[in-house]
Amino acid sequence: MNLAPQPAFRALSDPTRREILVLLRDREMTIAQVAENFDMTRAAVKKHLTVLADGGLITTRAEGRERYNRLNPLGMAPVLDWLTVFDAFWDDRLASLKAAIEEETQ
Amino acid sequence: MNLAPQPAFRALSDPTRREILVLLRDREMTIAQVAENFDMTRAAVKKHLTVLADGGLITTRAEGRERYNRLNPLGMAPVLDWLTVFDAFWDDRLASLKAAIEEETQ
DNA sequence: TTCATACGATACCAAATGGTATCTCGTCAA
DNA sequence: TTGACGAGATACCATTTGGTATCGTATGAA
Repeated sequence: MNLAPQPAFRALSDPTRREILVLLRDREMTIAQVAENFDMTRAAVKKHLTVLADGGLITTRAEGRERYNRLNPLGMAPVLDWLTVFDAFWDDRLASLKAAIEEETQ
Repeated sequence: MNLAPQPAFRALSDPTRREILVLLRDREMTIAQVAENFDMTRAAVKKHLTVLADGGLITTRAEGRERYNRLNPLGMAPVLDWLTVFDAFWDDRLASLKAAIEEETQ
């Protein structure tokens, strides 16, 4: 029984949203704090945060008039799960794939 | 020096394109063969294949008047590479993430 | 040669997307 | 109580996206 991966893939498809995820990796942030890091309005950032929440990649916690956005590590599960569909395929070519990833990450 | 992950993430964001990748997992296929599996025109399928090629997820081989599309396992590397940005974060919560993924995949 | 066919290219359309502007609603502090 | 301020909601706009229709091109077979 798989969770539908579409909302998560959709959320990850925008570079601004991926940047937001990296920001939230270190600490939870309010909308205004996230918006400080981008050259766009708070409303636009809020839309991105909504898409990320729909994708299950972040959760929100209200505190007074502020809303803290926090990374949800479990949100990546459907994405990683979908990628395992190619495990068998990769097995055949695992050496070259590993090499490529190591080249990328070094 | 990372490859830009945007074209690959973009390519993965559409469910039709993800389905195409699953189809190509087993064997290379011409445009017409791919199109047989969907309720849309060959032209629409061709557009999806172009996006997948731009994302580096497939490669194309011409043979006569046919064009064979083949999965490129190395194309996933930028995606997997980007996901490793969260490795440290996941380490802290690895138990719950593992549990969630296993729940997903069982 | 002639013609069917597998593609590529282009023009076009409707809907989704990313953005701004603007208004309202709660909450906190003076 | 009265603002100031962080956030939500909505209307609106330009661009991108996913799709069709249609045309042209090149290959393979009769």
